[in-house]
Amino acid sequence: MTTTIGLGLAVSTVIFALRADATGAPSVWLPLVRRTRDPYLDRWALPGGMVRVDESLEGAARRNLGETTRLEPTYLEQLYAFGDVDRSPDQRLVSIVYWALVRPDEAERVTLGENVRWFAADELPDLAFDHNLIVDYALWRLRTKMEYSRIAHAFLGPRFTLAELREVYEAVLRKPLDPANFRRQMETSGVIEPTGEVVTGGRHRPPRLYRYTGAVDLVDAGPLSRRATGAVRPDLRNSA
Amino acid sequence: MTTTIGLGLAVSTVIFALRADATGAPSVWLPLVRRTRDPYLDRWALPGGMVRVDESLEGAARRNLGETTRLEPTYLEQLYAFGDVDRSPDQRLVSIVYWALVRPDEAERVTLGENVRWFAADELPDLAFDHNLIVDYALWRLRTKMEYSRIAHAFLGPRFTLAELREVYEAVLRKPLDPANFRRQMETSGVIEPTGEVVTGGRHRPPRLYRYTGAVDLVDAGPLSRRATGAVRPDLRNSA
DNA sequence: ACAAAAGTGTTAGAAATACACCCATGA
DNA sequence: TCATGGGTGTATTTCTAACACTTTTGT
Repeated sequence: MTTTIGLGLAVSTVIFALRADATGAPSVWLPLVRRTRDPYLDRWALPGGMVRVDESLEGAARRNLGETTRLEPTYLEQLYAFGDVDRSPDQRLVSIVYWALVRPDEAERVTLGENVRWFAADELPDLAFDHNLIVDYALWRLRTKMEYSRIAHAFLGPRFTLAELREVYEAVLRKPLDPANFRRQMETSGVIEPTGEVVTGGRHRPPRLYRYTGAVDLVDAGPLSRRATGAVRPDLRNSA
Repeated sequence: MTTTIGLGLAVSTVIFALRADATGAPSVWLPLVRRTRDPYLDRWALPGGMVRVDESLEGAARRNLGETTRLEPTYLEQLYAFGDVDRSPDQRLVSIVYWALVRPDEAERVTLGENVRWFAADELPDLAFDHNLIVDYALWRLRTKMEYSRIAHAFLGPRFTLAELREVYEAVLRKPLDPANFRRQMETSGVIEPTGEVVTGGRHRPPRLYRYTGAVDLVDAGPLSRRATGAVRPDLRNSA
């Protein structure tokens, strides 16, 4: 009755990780996969695939992520549904796009090869479909959300120095931040607390290690976090 | 090949308008439609319908809006894609949900009757599917976005007094705002300008009429806003 | 004149910003 | 000792909230 024939429903994911660029400074990178069939044969594209009837949208995103890149992101959130009639030359294709953040150590798990490669987010080639547009939008979301939420910690492990946390912000926002003011903003926000440990070995005063408190004050948690399924919203997943 | 059988793709829209509540004060209302078939026969639900193969997602939302309520909203933005496996007891149903704002005079165009009715946003009955959750999320988005964007103008006509604009904010945010400070915030933001006209007839000093300057786009068209024009996104305009 | 809402002025406190300067370590 | 980044102190500016006060109309 409501069966939709000729209309494909897919998911794709924009995966962000911080890696060193040519100058050695950390910047935003993402893995892309080379298409092995038409349309856009041999063009680079976002990892993704069709949604199966028995899996949720986020589930489909996670499955495709694992199958193509072996990644299990610490942060995964829906970005937007793209459904223009002409966005695929082949058939009508609606894509639910997610965006993900992974830690550097996770990023190393990506199976590199002829068909999977990392690209600097601001030096992308011409991608398949409308994927350049999608990445631009995801980058805008990443940078916007970095300013008012605490997603930065999705790029880090459970313990980190304030310098490491600040470098995440600086890499994503592409501007230097005052270490003194950054420290105070983080301390007064109450989202981090010192573990009591310090890191020795540097040729300078040993920095303290911090952890996230989980005292969630996420302004944008929204009703989705209280979903009946018990599924925690990606935003909150790391807060425990 | 990629044909999806048994997976329905629908659009629904949460339509917000300001109407007087029991006390006469303006508050947020939305129109719902009564379902005329299973599942959820006779339950109230968001207006919506299936996406046709030859129409965009937003186009499908606008078409369904017109067919069920005769509304042509001034503001329409994608909210979220809901796709849990069990959200419809019938078949697998993925819904792309939009949210819309309409002016009071537009709201009057809604064809009321046995199967279409306005409800106060905070006094909803048990709705069909997961529509209570969806409305909660849309309300959260409305209130959040009211604080940092200029969507309030979508509830008003081309000319308005500062008191009218303030009442929109107060109705949505459900808290009183200082008229003096509100005036200054609006004036310094540069998004409104006086028309030179005043409104006479009140038993008090005639208020000036203002218009929106157009310095910032009303609709957040998502990634599409910079596709053709290369325009800066509204939210980023003040950060440079 | 009075009530009511429009509109202006002023001040206190909070928050962001800039930057001087001390601290603790490795070499 | 010096270089290096970690960390603290503090003055300046900017933003926000609170509220006293003046203006202009209708009755």
